[in-house]
Amino acid sequence: MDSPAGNPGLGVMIRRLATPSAKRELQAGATLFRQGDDVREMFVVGSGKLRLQRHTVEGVRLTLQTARAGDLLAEASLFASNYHCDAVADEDCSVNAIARQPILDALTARPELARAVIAALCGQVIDLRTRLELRGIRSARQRVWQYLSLSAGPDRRIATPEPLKHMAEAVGLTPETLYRTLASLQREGVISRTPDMIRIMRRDPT
Amino acid sequence: MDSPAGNPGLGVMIRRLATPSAKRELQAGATLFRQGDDVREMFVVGSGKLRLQRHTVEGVRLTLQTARAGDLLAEASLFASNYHCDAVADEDCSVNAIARQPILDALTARPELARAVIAALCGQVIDLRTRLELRGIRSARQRVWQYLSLSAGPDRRIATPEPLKHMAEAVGLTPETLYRTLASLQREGVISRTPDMIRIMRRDPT
DNA sequence: CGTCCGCTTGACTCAGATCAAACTTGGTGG
DNA sequence: CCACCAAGTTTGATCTGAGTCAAGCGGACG
Repeated sequence: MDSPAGNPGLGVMIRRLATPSAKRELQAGATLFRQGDDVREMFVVGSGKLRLQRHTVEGVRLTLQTARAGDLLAEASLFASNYHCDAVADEDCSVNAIARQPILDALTARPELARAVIAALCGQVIDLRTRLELRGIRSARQRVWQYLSLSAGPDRRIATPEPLKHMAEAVGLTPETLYRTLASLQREGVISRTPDMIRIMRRDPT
Repeated sequence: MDSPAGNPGLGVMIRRLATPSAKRELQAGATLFRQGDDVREMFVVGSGKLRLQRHTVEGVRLTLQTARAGDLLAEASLFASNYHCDAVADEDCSVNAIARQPILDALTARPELARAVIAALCGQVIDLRTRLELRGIRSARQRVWQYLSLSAGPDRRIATPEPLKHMAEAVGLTPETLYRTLASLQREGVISRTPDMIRIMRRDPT
């Protein structure tokens, strides 16, 4: 539930608009743009992984989107004058920059492209609403449960290649609380865990 | 920060796609569609006010969007097979229903319409991200402060025509906690209040 | 071999939820 | 004009559960 609703062709279609010179390489941890910067272009990820993030007044980091190869980045800022989040490279990566105007032109000239962008944005809206609902759940147990249910595939498994810390951030809990909550769910047989996998055993967290 | 980024012409443009017979009247409290229903159409609000809402597992109500005259409703579900929230009338209202296919056709046929829809969706994404950040703030005091700052106009005032209860829901606090927090901010001269207006007096909640 | 980082668990604290009671306000109807 | 009711607001008392601080474990990596 993290990257724009996948139209695999979208990135490719848009990348064609990029001038070859617009390719940029980023080292892990580098910043592509910052909240408040003027919006001049948007981006298509060529390889690697970037995060759109903000920090709350309290300093808590909030990841708004993760973009991988083929994904669009900053499309929501197309009509804004300033970026409203930071974009930082999670790994070494390369991105193609595309100036705003060529994109706007292409959107009017090529309906199928516009349609793909609309579909991607719709997916994002739905995703964000889901996350908002998640954050509205007060109880850590219920919240974790809901998160797991949403993340699980039809086989009721969730792969956890990343540190649980990151899941804690996504769920909106401190790592300690997440560890405890998972431990408690496991103790009661609601889930089972291996180092890189969580499996939901019962439908109801009780 | 509640209705789709306002392109005033959008609703009008789209309404022209509606067949006259598609007009529906709703009494306050009536439901237009429910989470899980098949998506067959989207809507343009003619008059009155509707809310898109969900309920968390804990029963807390979450308002995802408020749509007023001229606003689009359910546009994020254009490409989905089921609605993902309930739409209920806040007041008596009338809406125009427009079937999905005519809209999709119009989007490809009329670039300026597609562009307006994209702009509206971008606005929603930005708005939702802002709200997500708000919910990420743990301290009630900071959260209320941020909410007020975001809601205030350039004159640093916030009109509060609706019951504070609703603000509590928007901020994600219980009414009691919101009342107390506002009282405390007021006591310390950070804000001042009249029955239907809040004014920010200092920039820093401390 | 040592250090860093993620993980785990324990103990404590405190802010916000919850329950409860009183008081304002507006509207309705007798 | 007033009795009455409903809904919102306010304040108090109490409780609980998530945050915080702290300590120990283990694996990865230089």
